Amino acid sequence: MELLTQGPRGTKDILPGEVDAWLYVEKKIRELCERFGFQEIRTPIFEHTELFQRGIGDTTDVVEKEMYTFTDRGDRSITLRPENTAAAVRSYLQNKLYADNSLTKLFYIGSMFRYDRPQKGRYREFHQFGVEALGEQSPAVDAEIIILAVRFLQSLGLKDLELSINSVGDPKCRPVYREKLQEFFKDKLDGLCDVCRSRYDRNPMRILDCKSGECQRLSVGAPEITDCLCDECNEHFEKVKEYLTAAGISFTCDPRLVRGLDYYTKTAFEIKYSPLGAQSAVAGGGRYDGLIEEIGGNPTPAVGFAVGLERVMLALEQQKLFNAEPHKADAFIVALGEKAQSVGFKLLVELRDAGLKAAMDYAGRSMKAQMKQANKAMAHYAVILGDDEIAKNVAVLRDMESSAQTEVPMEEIIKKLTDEVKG
RNA sequence: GCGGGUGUGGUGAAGUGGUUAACACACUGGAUUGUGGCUCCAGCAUACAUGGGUUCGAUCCCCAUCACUCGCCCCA
Repeated sequence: MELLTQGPRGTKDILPGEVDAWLYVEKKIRELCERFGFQEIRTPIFEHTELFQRGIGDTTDVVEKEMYTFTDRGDRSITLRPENTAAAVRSYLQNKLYADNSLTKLFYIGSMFRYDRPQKGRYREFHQFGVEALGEQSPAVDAEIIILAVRFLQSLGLKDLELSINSVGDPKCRPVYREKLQEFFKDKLDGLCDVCRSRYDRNPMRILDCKSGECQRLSVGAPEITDCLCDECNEHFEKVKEYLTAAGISFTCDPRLVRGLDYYTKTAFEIKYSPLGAQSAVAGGGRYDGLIEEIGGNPTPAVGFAVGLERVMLALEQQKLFNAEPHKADAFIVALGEKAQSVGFKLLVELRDAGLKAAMDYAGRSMKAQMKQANKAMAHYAVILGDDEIAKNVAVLRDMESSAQTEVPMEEIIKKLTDEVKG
């Protein structure tokens, strides 16, 4: 394959036939977010590398091996955003958005970049829709955004979604749990798979959702985070569940649900659509009360989530939930001969100025060929211009559906078509 | 980063160690000289991912590269 005619690995063009579906989804997002009181924010595609190192965590996979980082001409280290939370928080602090309200509710839609191995539902440039609610510690906000995520997916008609929630504790109780877990696995280390042995130090909580049968057997009876939560976290988690239940949202508690980014505290949740295969997590998020302070702001509680839009599109496609309306033309101008071409072109512009969807063929082809074009464009009317018509200063208006045609004086065409189409 | 699969014209898809590499769709033109959607006919001239190798000879065999794809890791 030619370098020049092949896009970079892991990128994907969204082609004209696909854009309609994206616009549809984006429209749903904006409508829903407005209803929930979230305002759109657009942050830069790139940020200082340090922001992500600090915000996401130095030891996470995303920061360790998936970032698109480069040095710019001013010798600064720049990174293409791998997610939008850190950037949204940066903007929140930089622009002092906290000054306007005690609770700031933001949403975004945009490209994110991660240097991963591409596969179904995973690209190096991908799109996320996400929300961030900054400044409030109430579990009601956790519930609010979870409900927003669920409603969004439901509004698209998606079925078979599974919502899992968990609490991952906070800096007070999580280290305690971590130690308990390491204690539990200490003498079972030899039986674990290679991957899990490396997880033991890095992220022992990950051992719990290993797919290896042996690891699963060994992890039976392991302490669960929800049994180790401090009072504050426990109460918070209970409240979130109460709110969700009250709202009629069904969910399952998954004590093994862990989020990969360092900044999460307390609530963690994930929405899965299993038919997607390996990349079935459609949405994920949670609370990150420590992040804003980490980045240099005053301690501020916050919650958010992100939805992978490519995965949503895949699900939409699988469930056949989006059917693009064909683009129909109101009028197709069929011009025969040079004179008719220029008269037709003038008419084309005038029709468009009058607000009609008008098209014509410029190749000077046969009438038959132009009629075929008109048909393909699904034109409501064909406006036929030949030497005879030019001479008489008229055009033939043909209804492509009924095949009825009439001769109309040139000066009446625009009005006539406008009336027919709009009326 | 690791492992498996695949790569034929615009698209889908047959096929073979050696003559003109099927077919379908799409596209273009035509079927009494200015009329579409159905049908019929014709055309699409340098299509076998790229680079090596084995062989008298490879699109079919081997290796590498690239791309796509599935899974692992991780994540949306």
